[in-house]
Parts: sequence; C-alpha cells; structure tokens
Amino acid sequence: MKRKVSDSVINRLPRYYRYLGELISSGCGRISSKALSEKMNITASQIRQDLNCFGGFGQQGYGYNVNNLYDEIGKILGINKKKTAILVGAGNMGKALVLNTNFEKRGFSLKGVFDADKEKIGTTVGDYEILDYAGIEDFIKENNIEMAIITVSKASVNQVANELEEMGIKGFLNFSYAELNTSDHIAVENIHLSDSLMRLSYKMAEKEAEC
Amino acid sequence: MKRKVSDSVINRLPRYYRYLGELISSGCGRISSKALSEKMNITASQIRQDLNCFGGFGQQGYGYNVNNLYDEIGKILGINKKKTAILVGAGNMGKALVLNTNFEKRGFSLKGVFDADKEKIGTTVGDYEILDYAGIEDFIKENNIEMAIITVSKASVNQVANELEEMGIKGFLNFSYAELNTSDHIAVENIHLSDSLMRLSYKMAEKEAEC
DNA sequence: TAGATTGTTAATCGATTAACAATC
DNA sequence: TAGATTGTTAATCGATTAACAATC
Repeated sequence: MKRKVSDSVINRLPRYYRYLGELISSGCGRISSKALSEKMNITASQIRQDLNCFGGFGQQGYGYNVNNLYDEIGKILGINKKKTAILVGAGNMGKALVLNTNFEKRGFSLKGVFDADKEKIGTTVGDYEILDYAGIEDFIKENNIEMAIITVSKASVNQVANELEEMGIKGFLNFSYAELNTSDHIAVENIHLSDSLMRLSYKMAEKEAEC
Repeated sequence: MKRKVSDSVINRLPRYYRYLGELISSGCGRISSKALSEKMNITASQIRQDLNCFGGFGQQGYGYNVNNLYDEIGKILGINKKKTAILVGAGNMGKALVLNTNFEKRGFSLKGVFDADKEKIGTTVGDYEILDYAGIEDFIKENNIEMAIITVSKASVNQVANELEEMGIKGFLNFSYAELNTSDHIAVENIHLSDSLMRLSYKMAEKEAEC
C-alpha cells in the first residue's frame, strides 16, 4: 500500500497546477525542475520530491513536458472526474461564489443552490433558481450529490453540516467562522476569511517592526 | 533580538483566538493546556510551545485565564491596533465581503470601496459609496490607508497591486487567482478559492480510496 | 503541604535540502 | 559520446512531542 502523501505536498499541488497552466498559456512546452523552482521561489529538490510522491513524470536530461505534467497533476487532484456539488446558503457570499467560481475547472459540477429563506426561494442567481432547503434530501439522492459548499451563518452551520452528512454528502467547503464537527471520513476544506484577516494583521505588524 | 516566530505557529493563532472566544461565550474563565488540547485536537505540548513564543501567559498549577489569554492573542495578532483598509474591485465577491465581513473585529477599519467601472461608481454597497479608482491615490494619502483587499480580475491584479504598493499600501488580501509580485516588505495573504476546491477534490478522492 | 500544571529542555519525528548515480 | 536533468538516497534542518524541574 502507498504511504499517505503529506499535507505539505498536497497543499502545494494547486500551486504547481497554476504555474503549469501559465506556462502552457505562454507557449512553453518543456521545463526543468530548476527553471520551475526559480519561477516559484522554491527548491528544485522539493519539486522533484513532491512529484515523485505520485510517479516519475520527468525524463532525465530533458525535464518535464509541461502539458503532460499539467494533465497528471489535474488527475492527481481529481479534476478530471467531476464531482457533483450543491451550494447551501444563498446570501451575499453564496451568490458571489455561484457567479464567480468556475467549478467545472476545479473538479466540480454545481447542480443546485439552496436556502431556507422563503423570500429567496424561487429567485435566481445566475443560471440557478434558489431551491427550498426543505427539499434538499430528495435532491441529493436524485442527483447523487457528493459535495456541499456551505455559506450559512455560524449559528446554523453545524446543524446543516450534520444533516447533510446524514444525507450522504462526502465533502464540505466551509465558509463559516465555525469549525465543522463532521466525521473522520468526511473531507473538509475551510475558508476562514477572518483568520486570513488576522494573519494579515499580524504580518503587517511584523513587517513594520522589521524596519 | 527575538527569533522570528514560525509560520506554523502564526497560522494557528487565529484558531486559538477562535476557541478562546467560544470559551468566553460559554462562561469558562480558566483552562489548562490539556483541556484545550482535547477540544482542539492538538497536543498540550504544542499549545504551551506556541504560547511561549510570545510570553508566559499561564500559571503553574492553575492553567490559563481565558479572558486574559484571549486579549493577549488579540494583541499579538494586532487586532487592538486598527489598520485602515480599502477594497478594490466592487464585483460580486467584493460586495459580498463588504456586506458580510466584520473588519473591525479582525484588526481593520474599512474606509472606502473602489472600482474603475463607470457603471458602478456612485452606487452603494451597504454604507459605502463606490468611489472612482482614478482618485484612489489621493484617498490613500488623505486617509493614511495601510491595507487593500483586492477583488479585481486576475488580468489586472498585478498592475493594481503594483500601483497600490507605489502609493504606500503595506498589506494585501488577495482574492484573485494570480499570485502577487509585490516586494518583500509588503505583507500578503492569499485566498485562492480554486486552490481550496482542488484540495477538496483531492481529499474526497483520497477518503473514498480509504474505504 | 500535596496536587496540578506550567515553562522549558531534550528527544523524536517529519519535511526540506543536498548530493549523486542513473539515464535520456 | 558529452551534457543535462531526473529519481532517489542521505544529510540537515525545523517542528512536534515527551519529559520533568519549577512553582503556583
């Protein structure tokens, strides 16, 4: 059995993917770990170590084929196998996500948008009609929904997450300030805006002190 | 001179702050590293090591005073010293941030919202009138703006960031897909939604494989 | 005082970097 | 073949965990 790949490596994968995408745009067909390391400001060793967690994608004396490596990382990230998603909580943040995020490009297919607010139900966000949260269980079953983006308030987030887990959701993208208390076999990614703001606050104070 | 605190520690600070806030809400006045470690699912050793990067906030045989520790971490994060901020790019994401984020609670004071689109200039988002990007330099100088939240498109993000750096901005919260090429003395926090989606995609595939 | 729990030093573990033989 | 660059092993570095004396 393969050893589990460390979080440090996984966290870097999207960044590799991004840089490779840019290289493709700029017409670059081939790159060495050294050249990439200079672009990305990390060591060539780290790049080679990271990639070799998943296989030998390069060729001695040549480097890496950019298109090929891009595709391979896409496969590793599971972007080729689209997972079905819903968004729960059609507030400002939820609407912004629906309108601005290219889910298809990142491994997901957004199938529906839900809210419990009677005022919102029936209105539209982009191509989506906001559906009643009351009917979410049937929708999940019928459409085989695997992932949920949660943009509900902190107060209700854990109740919602637990209900959705019960209904078969396997992954959450959580935007609320609270932490999800889902089971171990459920995948969770958190986007805590307030944490980011606080880290920025710290970093700004630190940089200022350096001068 | 104090040794630089590692990123790993800094990244955990907002999480401590969050848990301590919850303890205060629940009326808990005192906690040991052991009890907190169980709540947070990390080791007590790590908590004590982390806190001791900044000072001895506890008391032997007693533990930590929750209110006191909360305040101290707030100070470390620089939340007490409000920094002035502007938001650039009043698209859906920008608007959602203005309407939903409690900047004051996280160390910042939002002073203005900017966009270059003539259609948007003059309209309002919450309490803010959208101002013309053309006048941003004067605004920054007059209001001593320190930080900018950037929610412009990937295409223009680096031009905007470079201009703002030139005008004296010291920190960026970057929501665009691109990486900022700002100078070393500028603080940057990135929120790459697409990276989070891809990580979630990976984790879901991984969890599924475990079964 | 006895018990609890910190602050801190030492040990361990894991991640990053360096080195180099393999090979295109 | 000679040069380049990988994949991989070994060395280093840093972060996490364990242990324990200090002390409330």
